[in-house]
Amino acid sequence: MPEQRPARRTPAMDALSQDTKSRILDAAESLFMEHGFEATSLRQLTAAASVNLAAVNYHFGTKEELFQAVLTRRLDPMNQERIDLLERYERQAGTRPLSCEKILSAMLIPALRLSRDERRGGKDFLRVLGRAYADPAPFIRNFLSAQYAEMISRFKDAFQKALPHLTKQELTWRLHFVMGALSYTLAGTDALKLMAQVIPHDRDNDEMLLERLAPFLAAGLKAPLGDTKKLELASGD
Amino acid sequence: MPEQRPARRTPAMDALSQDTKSRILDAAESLFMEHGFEATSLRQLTAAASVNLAAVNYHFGTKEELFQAVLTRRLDPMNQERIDLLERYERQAGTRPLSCEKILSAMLIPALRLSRDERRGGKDFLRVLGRAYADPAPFIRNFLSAQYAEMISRFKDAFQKALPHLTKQELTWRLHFVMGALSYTLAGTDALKLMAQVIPHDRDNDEMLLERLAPFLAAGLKAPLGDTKKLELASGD
DNA sequence: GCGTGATTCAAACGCTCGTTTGAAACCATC
DNA sequence: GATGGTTTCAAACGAGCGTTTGAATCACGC
Repeated sequence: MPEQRPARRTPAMDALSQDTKSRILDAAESLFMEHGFEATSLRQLTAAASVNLAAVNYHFGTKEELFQAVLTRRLDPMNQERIDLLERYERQAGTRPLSCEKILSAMLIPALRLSRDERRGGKDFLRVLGRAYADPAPFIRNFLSAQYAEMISRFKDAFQKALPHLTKQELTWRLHFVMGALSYTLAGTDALKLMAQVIPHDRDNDEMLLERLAPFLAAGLKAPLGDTKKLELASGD
Repeated sequence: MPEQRPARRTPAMDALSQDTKSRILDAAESLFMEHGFEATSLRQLTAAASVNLAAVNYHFGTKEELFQAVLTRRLDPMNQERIDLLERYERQAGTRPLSCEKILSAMLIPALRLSRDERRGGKDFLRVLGRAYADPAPFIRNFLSAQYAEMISRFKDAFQKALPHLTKQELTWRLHFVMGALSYTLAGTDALKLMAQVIPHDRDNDEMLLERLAPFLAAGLKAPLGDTKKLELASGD
């Protein structure tokens, strides 16, 4: 592992050839997106990045640490952006509580900006992230929990103010559903091919997707309590 | 591979020791739930099932076919149950369109029944299923698409009748979000540990979970069109 | 109780995996 | 142009993988 990272200039710092570490991160982002973490081997990854096989272990330690680095590179700035945006909205609102839609915007807009930005990996990263949500590997679960802790806590508070009639527990359930719809949407896998026939998958749709997600989630969050009778489980009529 | 499956009785057909095929399926269901498909090796799987290593290839062909068998065993009956329930509701309603809540019930109740039934694998299977939704492996994606095709088409028609003001495209988006929240909820991973602190994970909560999911999703599906202004993407105020 | 096909078993096959190694190449500094 | 730390490289390591093999075992019809 490198003892330190001297800020010396590489022979070509331009777009043609970034440094080894970035090339590895870019290739990893793309391949983890396409095949998932387990199914991506370091051999195909280093080949795609045009670096030596040993470079991953040298620069990142292990394959798991590489995965965490792939996530951190984009996730930390995005979550910071979310918090900043939320605080800006709160300042603008003064003493009045924010609407659900506004809070959701603070969650979605940074994700949407990221997905538009080719230079920051665009959709690829968000797909990796969406997949990571469903991964059972403990090192992923623990890492995500830690990375999201601050943002989640801020947004939970904001939603609680916007929806004071919901108990803490009820709000937790609903945020759970929100995260589900969001991660599935970001992952863009659509196991059931619901979208494929009706809606082609391109950049414009990715934006419309998040714009349609916000009203859907807002309506769910604001749903009145107990407006549905209990599900009838008896098999008889 | 076995040429045929003679219905001869095994030395012990009782609960103590089912036949080899079932023991493999049960162990696979449990281990795929815990570690995922890729991360589960046939050696730990066959050890957990107390069968010979070669038994999986003998009875199922390959590891992938085993995974499909794990899914089919529970999924086919559950989806048939969903369709039957929907048709019963439709008969009861006569000419009037069904409510969103009713249609959602037809989707959720069979899943809930399965999750309560220890003899049918209970929650374990639903977690495997939820994970499968997010898996990028083509053989899983294609398999799920095929398995769900009929059910999805029926329910899409039903929702379209319940929500005639939604365009086909808009409905597709919203069903996409519904599937997202549902799969994340079934998978029960909760990458962000939202639930852990507030709500212990036990059987009663699994049932409450689906009961809370229905009103949330119904509200989202019924959300009015275009009630939200476009997300403001400009970084400036 | 023998023959037959289904099933189990221990062992091995060939391959790929993540990681390590130690030497070579590189590059700023003296 | 020698020094010393950083990075790259080809090669190998040991382990584990999914799968195959061929013989042993079993259950049953004859």
